Amino acid sequence: MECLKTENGVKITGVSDLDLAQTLDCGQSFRWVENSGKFSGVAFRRKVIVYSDGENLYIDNTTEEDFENIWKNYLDLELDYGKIRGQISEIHPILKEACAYAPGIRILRQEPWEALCSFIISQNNNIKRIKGIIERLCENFGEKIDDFYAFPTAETLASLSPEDLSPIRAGFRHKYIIDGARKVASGEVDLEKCRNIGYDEARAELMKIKGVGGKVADCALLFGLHRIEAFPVDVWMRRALEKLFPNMTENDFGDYAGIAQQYIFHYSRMHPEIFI
DNA sequence: GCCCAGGTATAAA
DNA sequence: TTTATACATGGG
Repeated sequence: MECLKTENGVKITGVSDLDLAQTLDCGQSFRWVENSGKFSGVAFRRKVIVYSDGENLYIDNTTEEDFENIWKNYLDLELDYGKIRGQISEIHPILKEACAYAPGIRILRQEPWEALCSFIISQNNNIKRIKGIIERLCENFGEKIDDFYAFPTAETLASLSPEDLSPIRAGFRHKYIIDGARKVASGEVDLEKCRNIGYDEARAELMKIKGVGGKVADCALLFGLHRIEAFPVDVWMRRALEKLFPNMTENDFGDYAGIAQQYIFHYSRMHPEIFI
């Protein structure tokens, strides 16, 4: 992998196992917008445009320094997904199919609070509306930077009340967002600590927040803290597992369970007929 | 109108 | 411990 400077940003050579649509538009992040093959999005208080020519990866509106410090990590470019896919494929023949179906999925390393807050909003909700709510959340309460808005900090939201969030139209989730913001801002819930401690302990830490159950905690840990042993299971996923892997438990998916889960999720979503 | 959406809190059995 | 229902909102 090599990073070269271009007119607008950087060009990255030697990137494999990355498909931008599969990664940026698969329900793990909600701030990317596709426009004729190019994805624009905001993360870490920066707005960039990401695209590929099939050979190289391009990131516009950025610098070599930011690539090294932020985007290389955000896109998880230093993890060998080809190797991991090989391992996951060995576990079960259907996992091999699932890996082959969307081999370009990567687990983004998003900011912990953004991931947690986003998945609080995601509960009993659909992706289109989740994106709208998050957009309004950023426009109303995020810091304005140039022509875009950063994701609002926990500290900012902690000073608000649930009623103050009415412009974002997230309904009953307002009180959950505020409770999460207050507990994160005060340190009562320590997100950074959740990177290192035992998985069950980290899960319990997040579940101190009202509106955070096992599923939201798993998603926050997987997408915000890169705990790739996380295995988020929703109703759809439960059905997929029962149908596709009747004799397996979540523990049988190995150290890269979270990555395996994403392959299964994408595969089962795109092929609903496999449940019939 | 009715149903559902990458769930969770709450009450009741 | 397990099961049922409400929850806000908006698209299909």
